[in-house]
This record gives sequence, structure tokens and C-alpha cells, in this order.
Amino acid sequence: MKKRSDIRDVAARAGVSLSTVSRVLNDRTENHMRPETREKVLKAIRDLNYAPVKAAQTLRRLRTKMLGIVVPDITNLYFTLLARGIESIAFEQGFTTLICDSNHQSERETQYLDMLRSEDVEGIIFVPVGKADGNSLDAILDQGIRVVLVDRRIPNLPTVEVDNYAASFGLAEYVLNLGYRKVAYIAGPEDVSTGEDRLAGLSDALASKGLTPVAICRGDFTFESGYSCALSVLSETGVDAILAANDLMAFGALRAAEELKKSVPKDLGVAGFDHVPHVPYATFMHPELTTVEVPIYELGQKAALLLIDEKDESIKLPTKLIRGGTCREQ
Amino acid sequence: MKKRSDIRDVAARAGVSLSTVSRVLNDRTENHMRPETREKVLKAIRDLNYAPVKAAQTLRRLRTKMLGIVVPDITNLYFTLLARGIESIAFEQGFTTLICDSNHQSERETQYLDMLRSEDVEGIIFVPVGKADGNSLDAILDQGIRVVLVDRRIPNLPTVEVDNYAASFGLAEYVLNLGYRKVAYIAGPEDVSTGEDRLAGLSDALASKGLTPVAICRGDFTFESGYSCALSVLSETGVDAILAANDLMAFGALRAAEELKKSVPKDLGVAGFDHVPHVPYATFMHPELTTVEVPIYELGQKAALLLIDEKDESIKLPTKLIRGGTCREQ
DNA sequence: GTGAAAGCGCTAACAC
DNA sequence: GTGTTAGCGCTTTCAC
Repeated sequence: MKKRSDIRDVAARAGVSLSTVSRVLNDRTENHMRPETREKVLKAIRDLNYAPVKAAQTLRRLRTKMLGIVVPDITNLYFTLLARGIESIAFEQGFTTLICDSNHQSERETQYLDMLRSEDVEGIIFVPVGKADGNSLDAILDQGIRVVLVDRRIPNLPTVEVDNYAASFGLAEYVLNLGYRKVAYIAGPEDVSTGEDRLAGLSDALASKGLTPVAICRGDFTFESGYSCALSVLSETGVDAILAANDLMAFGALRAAEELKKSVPKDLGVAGFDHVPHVPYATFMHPELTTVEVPIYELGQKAALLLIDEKDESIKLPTKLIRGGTCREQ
Repeated sequence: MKKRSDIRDVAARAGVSLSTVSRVLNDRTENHMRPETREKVLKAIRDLNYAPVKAAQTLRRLRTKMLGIVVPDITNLYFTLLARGIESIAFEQGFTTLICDSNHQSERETQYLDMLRSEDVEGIIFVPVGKADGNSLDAILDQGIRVVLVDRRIPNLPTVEVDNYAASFGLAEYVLNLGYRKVAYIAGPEDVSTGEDRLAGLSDALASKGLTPVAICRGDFTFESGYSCALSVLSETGVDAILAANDLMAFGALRAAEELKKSVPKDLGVAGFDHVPHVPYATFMHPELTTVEVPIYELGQKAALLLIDEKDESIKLPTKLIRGGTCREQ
């Protein structure tokens, strides 16, 4: 930001006034402009390699054209794809996105929310770590910044998600129909709605067959937590299937099963939830994980659209059951 | 951005002047301020839920405190970790980062570079897709925006990288010492310095034993390209080792080997380059991939530091050879 | 069709 | 110690 030419340099060089330059810049052709004037200005802009100072435009218009994204873990492909979905819409609408990775820490999350507020983003797409910081959120809402949640619910805020309850119910039903009966569940943290919905769906599916989960272990959606949950669950007698609240934990469970020499799907059925597609490493998995596909990229697009179009509604997108090979007839 | 209180509202409510509020905001305590005054202001700020308008500060200071990041693929954990490294430094120094994912398209890359310029970022950390767009880059440099490359070189621009040549040489030597002789190489695109350095290191290591590569196939650092390169290379007779310019392509090669029922490391040695650590899925790989660890997070940190401290130097960080199980004594 | 001038919210001299 | 004031670069009425 130095030795930089400003709008008056351009005006001077083109021999016109500031307003004329501004009009060219903003395509304000309501009062038709003489083409040659326009050309002169354009030439001056090119000659001077002029670019408007965004801050000045923003200050004047009181619009930043920026969107914030807050996710718990950007190294998780699931959230990367979400960000890409959001960005695909934002970019074509002239919005810039600020991606914030709270790294599963709510303190960090609060810092980022405050930061986004002071950056005056026009909207925030938010995937809270757990129970979000009410104060920061209120301050944001107070200021008139719109917030859309993705894949998580908070009372009174619009959400873009899938029907986790129904999908989990369906998955559990599928697994039960394959003959598995002693089902353990690796759940998400209690303060994450998504996880609770999935747990409820599973429980109700089991209940409909007169069953209850053999064990419920609380994980935190990480590979490691899935692994250690599975280790402890597998020491309980008679578990014949482990379902997890997301794929990452299911992978952890598979790892544990492998170490304990449990054969999947014969000794043990395993299923996840999410199905992040196109993970190259995952193609090494034989068999492929049984899971539910969540259209995360599209969830991101919908969320961005809601923000940009200033709509205040919640949306649910459909899921798809992936009949992988980690659950099979016994 | 509505019904928002500004600095004069705060001043009025606290019964002080604008400058006093500004001083509190900016911790300008050079002329000691009466603590009670400070308190009054702080209270007013809290009461009004006041937050300064960033655009106004930026305009006044002519500093955006923003950094841009441009990477070819944000779904690649390698670049995600790079971004995290950058962010870790940026955040603690009060900088905001704009992450741009060019998605391997140079057109997109150019758009993002232009966007970052018009956002007036103070510096850009850049991993070009291939040969970067000279025009956009020149415009950026012209404007006094500093650019640091990571893991890639462009003449006259500072770079933070590892010694790819030496590391690749060392890896190849290691593989040759294990007894492999008929080495094929899955290279990167010709216009990426990193890949060329690695290729040169490998070639020279082979040459030092009087050997040449049995085949060289050009990939583009994706899993798919590694897979198809390996398929074609393995149809050549007598290949006993495939090295790839990055891990992702090596994974693709492993996949191909598996399909062709080649036993690794017995029939075929495989090695990669990068070693993105902590990929959960990768723990399913038995054996672990032989590769070179590149400290990408630290590269990011160094790059951010160079930008923020306005230093104009290039830096090389050390690598580490990972003796995985995909290459072994024959 | 084009120009002049006010002011977006804030910071930093400079007064007092 | 605290207040007054002049812009930062731009957009946008309102004149002409």
C-alpha cells in the first residue's frame, strides 16, 4: 500500500473529475457517458495500474462483501469440502470468505467470532465446536450480522443440515436387517446436536426391534477417540456391531478391530456416518465403509445462498445410504 | 452493519471526547490516562456493544493487517497444514488471513491474485499451480505487496522450502542401497520447481551408481495421476521400484501395484515424498510408506514471519528420511 | 454528460 | 490528561 495512485491521479491524468472516474469504476451509466470520456478514464487507469482502495469503498458503502466461515477442524476433509461449497457461491457473487479454524477449542472459536465481527463480515457460516459462546454470538446478532449454522443446531438460528435422525434410523435398520443384534455406539459429544440426533435415530431403530445399545461411548469425532472407544467397547462381551457418529471414528474402530484380530464384517460389523467422498487413502480400505453420505459441499452452497440472499430459513438436504462391505449378512 | 454505535456514541455516553475513546481503543498510554476515565470509556464500550469499524481504521492507517494465502488444493492435507502454520503466526500478530484455493487451475489462481490485490493484503504466501501469471504477479509486486513462495521457486522471489534436490538424492541412495536397481519415477509437472529438483536429485543419485531411470512418467501430484502412471510404468518389464514426487502419487502407485498383484516391497519398492503426518487413514497402510518428511507447518510459519517482519530472504528447512516398509532388502 | 462537495468512522497531530 | 480538527480514498447527491 505505497506509491499507489489514487482516484484523483486517474482523474488528473484523464483530464476529468473524480466523479467521472468513480462512475466508470462502478459502471454507473444511468446518465449516458460519452464513450471517449470513458475510454480516456480507462486508459488512465491502465497506465497508472490503478486499483481502488477497498477500505475506502467499504467505508463509504458500509458493505464489506465478506463472509466468515468458522469450522472446528479445517484438516478434516469434511469441513474443507464445506468451505469449498461456500466459496463456490461466494466467489461468483463477489464475496470474499474468511475461513477460521477453531481447532476444536471453544476459546479459539470465540476469538474468531469476535474477529469476524470486527472485520464486519456480512454473514457467518458457523459450525460450533460444542455449545457456542452465547455472548460473542449475541454481539454478532445484535450488530445485524446474519449467522447460518451448518450441520449443527442452536435454538433460533437457521440451520442447513441433513435429517440426521432419519438417516441414522435408516442405517441402524439396515444393519439390524443384516442380522447384527449386539450393537455398540460411538457417539459424538453431548453438546453437538448432530451427534445427538444420530444417537436418537439409532436408539429408536433398536427400540423398534425391542433392543437397546450394548454400549454407548462418547467420542469427539476424531480418529483417536473412535479408536479408544472401540478398544474399550470391544472388551465388553458379545458386541457384534459398532456404529459411529462419523466416519473418522468408524475408521478408528476399524483400526482397533484390526489390532484385536476381529474380522470385519464377520466377527464385527462397522458403520460410520458422513462419507466424505474421494479420500484417496480411503480407497485402500477393503472393504469400503458402510455409512451415510452427507452432501456437505451442497450444504455449504445452500448456506452461502441463504446468507447472500438474506433469507432466514432452515433447510434439510437428503442423504444416501452407502452399503459398504463393513457390514454384511452373518 | 446497522444500528451500530460508533465512536462518538461511546464518547458521548462516557462523557469524554473522541480521542479519548480512540486512545483507550489503541492502548495509547504514552500520556498517562486517568484510570477512572479509562474505566468510564470501557464501560460505555461494553454497554453499547461497540466494535470499531475495521474499514475506517484501515483507511486511516493505510494498513489492512491482512495476509493472503494461495494454494493449489486446500483439500490436500499438505496445504491445509501449511495454512495452519501461517495462521498460527498471523493470528498472534493480529493479522487476518485470506485463504484462496486455486484448485489446480491457473485461471482461478490469477483471479485470486487480483482479488488479493484489490483487498490490499499486505503480503501473500504463494504456492503457484505451475508457471504463475506474470502480469498479476507484477501488478502485485508493483503495488508494493510482498510475496513469499513456499515449496516452489520463481526467479527473484524469496522462497521458503526444503532442499528437495538433496533430500531426493538421499532417498534414492537409500533405495539403491536396499538393492533396487530398475527404478521408475513418477515426476511432477515440468513447470513446478519442487518436482524438478526432486527429479534431478533422483537422476543424479542413480547416475552416481551408473544407472538411469527405467521410466519417467509425468504426473500432476494427484492420487489419480500416480495411479495411472504406475499402471503404465508397471507394464514395462523389469521395474523393481517406483519413486514418486509426492506421497499422494505414491499412494496411487501402491493402489496400482495392489491391483496388479505386485507384492510390496518384495516385487516392488515404492517411495513417496512429503510425508504428511497424522493422516488417520494412512494408519491403515501396512507397511508405512517410505518417504521424506517435509516440515510443511514450519515452512508456513517461517513464510508468515518473513512477510510480517518484512524480510526479503529465502530459507531452507531440513527434511527427514522416513524408512517405511514399502522399500526393503530384497 | 460532467463537476463540486459532503461525509462514511476513525486516528494522530496539535492545542490547551 | 484530554479535546479539537484535519484528513485517509472513495461514492453520491445535487448543481449546472
